[in-house]
Amino acid sequence: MLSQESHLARNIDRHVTLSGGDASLLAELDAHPRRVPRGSELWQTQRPSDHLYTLCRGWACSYHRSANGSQQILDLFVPGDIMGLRDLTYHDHTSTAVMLTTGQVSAYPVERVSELMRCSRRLDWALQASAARQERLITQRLINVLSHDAVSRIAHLMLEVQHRLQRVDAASGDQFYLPLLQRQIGMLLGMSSVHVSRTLIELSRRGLLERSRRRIHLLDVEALARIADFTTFPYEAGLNPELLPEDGMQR
Amino acid sequence: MLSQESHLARNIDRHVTLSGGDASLLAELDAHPRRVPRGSELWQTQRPSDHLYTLCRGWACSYHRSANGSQQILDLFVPGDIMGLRDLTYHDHTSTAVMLTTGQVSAYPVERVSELMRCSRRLDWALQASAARQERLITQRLINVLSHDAVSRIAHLMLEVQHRLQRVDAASGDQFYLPLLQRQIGMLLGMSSVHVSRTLIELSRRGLLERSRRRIHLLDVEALARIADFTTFPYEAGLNPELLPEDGMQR
DNA sequence: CGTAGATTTGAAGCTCCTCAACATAAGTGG
DNA sequence: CCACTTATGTTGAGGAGCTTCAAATCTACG
Repeated sequence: MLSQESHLARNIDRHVTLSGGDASLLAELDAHPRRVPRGSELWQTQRPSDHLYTLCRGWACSYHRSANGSQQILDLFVPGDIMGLRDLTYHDHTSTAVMLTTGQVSAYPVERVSELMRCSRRLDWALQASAARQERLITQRLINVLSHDAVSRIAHLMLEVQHRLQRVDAASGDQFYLPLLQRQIGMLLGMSSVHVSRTLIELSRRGLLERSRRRIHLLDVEALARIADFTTFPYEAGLNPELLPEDGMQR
Repeated sequence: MLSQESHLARNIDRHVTLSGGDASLLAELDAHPRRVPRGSELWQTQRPSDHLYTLCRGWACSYHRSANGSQQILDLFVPGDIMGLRDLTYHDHTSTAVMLTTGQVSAYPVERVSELMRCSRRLDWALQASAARQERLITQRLINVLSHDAVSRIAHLMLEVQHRLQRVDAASGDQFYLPLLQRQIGMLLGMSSVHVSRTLIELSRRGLLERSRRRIHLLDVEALARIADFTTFPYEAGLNPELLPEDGMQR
């Protein structure tokens, strides 16, 4: 497990240093991934949230469907992400999750999550930290949507994605694969797919990014960061040492 | 403490039934509130998040300041709310919090919060539930902002506020006091204060709400809920029984 | 009572949306 | 492998919604 480190482990590692025992408990979480095809749903609104998922390969997202039929994407999941944390605290899901590409997912029943958290305080803490990080992502997107126009919103999204992919070594420098349709980018940022298209072209025209097929190449990260006000990376920040359980302490 | 129940206790009660011991531990959290004038800051960006706060009286909010000087309000706090939970997981704050009215706040050092959580699993759980509820609020606002126009956004905000105030018995029916300036409503919903003004007038014209001074009177909650797609109240939903610690269990 | 702050109103302009047609890419079965 | 089909992206035109600026009220408060 240490030799061939999973994306999940690499993700958690950024938050909390785990003991060997914790690491092997954690390894359980994505020990038995199964292949899930593009478009298949991981969970659905109003169904009980009885599993925690880890995404080993591929992309997924969670979304909300309004009464009028419009949809808004809430979370974007990349390899190494834990999925379903937001809803786990509650009895029912309030979102639906779907695979954006074919990928590998492992599902973990909530009872065993509960057990896991009882066994290891540090692992409990790691899950909380992961949840907190996802909340910061959402908060950042709210800030982005509240304050920026179309060009800045898209610039911000691209930088966020690059940053998250680099974290699990899934982006090669300034280039990465982005399986999102323009309609889906619109659902993330609250704009029409037509305007997403125009804005992407505008960004190309300005020499800020290039795209061929689904590959994105950020040509001028500096300028993009300026436009998008992407100076801080709050979800990468240090955890509160006061709340961190001592090393090796078990419940 | 049981006879004269605090707003905080009433808030937590909705999530978790606490034992007598837990309740008195909880009572500590807002035992010694101090008076804080309107406009005073509770915490600031990039400062260590070393306290948890409870709002006993008055209104507050947290906001983000962009590089270009624009501001976005992230959380709106009403009496009974716990403040600073979002940032507590991390070492530093990423938002600034300020009193919207003069009020009463009690601050609780993070070391003692940590102690509290170690002492009582149910209280730990209650705090997590409270954090999860605040995350759902933010997520709902993101959905609101992503999908709705000005009229719906404001309708949604009014319903959210009414709902949260009713929860702590601070709203009398369809009427409540709303200390937000129109500029601040704009900062919450991503619109200019001029347009907030026009939209509020439009809502009055349609007979959906009335306002005199800072008092809001919702005239047609049904219609507002339809406009705002405010059918579900996800932050009021039931907690996951699988994760709920058994009664009386201590660490 | 006067002043600073908040709200309202008007006008002009810009961003973004909608609708629709077209172009290109991706997927499918012969 | 190609024609067919379907999905996705691009382009244009017109219009709705919102912003900005500025001036005119209104309100709060020392």
